[in-house]
Amino acid sequence: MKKILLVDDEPDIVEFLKYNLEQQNFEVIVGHNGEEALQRLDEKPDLILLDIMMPKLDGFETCKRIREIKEFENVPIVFLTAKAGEIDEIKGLELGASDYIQKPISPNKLIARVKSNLRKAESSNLRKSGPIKVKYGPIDINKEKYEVFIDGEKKVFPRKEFEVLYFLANNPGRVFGREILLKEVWGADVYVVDRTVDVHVRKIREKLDKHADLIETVKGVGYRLKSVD
Amino acid sequence: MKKILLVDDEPDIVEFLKYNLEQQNFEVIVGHNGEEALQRLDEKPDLILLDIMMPKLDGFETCKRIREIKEFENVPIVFLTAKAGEIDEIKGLELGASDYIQKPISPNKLIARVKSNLRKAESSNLRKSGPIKVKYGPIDINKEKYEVFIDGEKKVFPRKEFEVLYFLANNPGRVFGREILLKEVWGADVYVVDRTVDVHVRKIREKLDKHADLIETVKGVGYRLKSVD
DNA sequence: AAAAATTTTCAATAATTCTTAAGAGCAAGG
DNA sequence: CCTTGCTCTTAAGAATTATTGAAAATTTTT
Repeated sequence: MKKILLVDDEPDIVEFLKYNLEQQNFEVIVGHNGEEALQRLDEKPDLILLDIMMPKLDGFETCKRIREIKEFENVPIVFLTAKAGEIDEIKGLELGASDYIQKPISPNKLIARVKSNLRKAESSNLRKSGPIKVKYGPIDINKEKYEVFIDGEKKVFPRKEFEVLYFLANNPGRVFGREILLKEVWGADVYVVDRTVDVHVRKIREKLDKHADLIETVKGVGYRLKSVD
Repeated sequence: MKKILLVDDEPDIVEFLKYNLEQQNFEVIVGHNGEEALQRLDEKPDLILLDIMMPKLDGFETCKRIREIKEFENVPIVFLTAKAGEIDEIKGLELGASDYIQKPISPNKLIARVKSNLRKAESSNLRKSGPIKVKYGPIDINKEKYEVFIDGEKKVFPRKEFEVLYFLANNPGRVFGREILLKEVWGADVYVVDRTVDVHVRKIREKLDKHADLIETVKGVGYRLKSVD
């Protein structure tokens, strides 16, 4: 369930938006001005809806401050604008806004925008960089095409298996504990049992076929891609 | 890993920027003036950070010369400016600058700008209005006439279906997430549910008939046009 | 203004992938 | 030769993701 930080000083609007978001199963936390918004940040919202005209700290300034925090660099910030002129201002000032919705806000539009921005953020988080092509011994990986060749033969690797192999191939010879692999491949906020890694490694080994021993087990420590031949 | 050409004559600044970029896993090559910058081009940087005030060849002139080289006409060039006045000059001179960062430079801003410009460049490389005729296996596409032939037989493709297929055919083998397809085909400011893509893919598959499997599903990732064997 | 075509959404179902848990296997140490 | 501590293997069922059919909404054409 995604968490949304809603920041606006008008109680009616807050109520209205909150209700509609909750209908869609979003968790909503509220701030009534910029300062409160910054405080609510430690609840780690996945998206921020930010009004512009607010007492204490206006939307522009709040947005800028949020963007300065490393953790929130990529959290989508969607502005709620009352006047058309504000839109130009958003575009002009490069303060890292992701989108803006013009008031009056219809529930449909709100939900569509929120979901779209969440998806966008998610897909850009996935695309965490790395080389497009990796070659390691008999293994050829093409991340762009999501393809793996073993001895020139194409094999199907489902997502997790692909990513584990891709990660290992990018750091050959180095040992990674299960915890580390989970964090790197699954993400820091995913909680699965560490033995899950074993299962994926097994499946990868199956596909590596006669090269199964390329993935070495280091007892008590983790896995690694065998050092070069 | 992306390569960045950093051009500035002040050693302290170079050191500072280089360190911060390398922290983010960028490969950094350095030039201390315009002439050196031009020499370093054969290492094919993905982005260029260019100071304006430099001995031998200033930033403006360097930028102009870089843009004259066909290979580098789309590589992002980001100016590092000391004085506000220079910003107007950048805008005025139309020398193909992509962006500018005003000194003093904070690491966060630096990284944010660099990444954003790299992303922009990447997506515009995709978009580059493709060829008029595309042939892929049994599929023949003529963009000018908006016609599609499957096994030489003409089929009617409504606009969205046409554009999805056209986009995929221009990047065969490569996997595209729904979000990317939406952005590339629908446009960044269109808000439709991501499952809409599925429906269009289905219709395209229907028309591909016995070649339906040319569009492959990569679960959890997206769609791709099957690689040719 | 009606009809047709296209695009989008929704919900049910299908397919695949991921995770868990439990027992087997295996090497090292006592 | 048994115990201990880890890894490997399996297979079931959870969870996620894709496909499908149908209908609503939108746009275009007649």
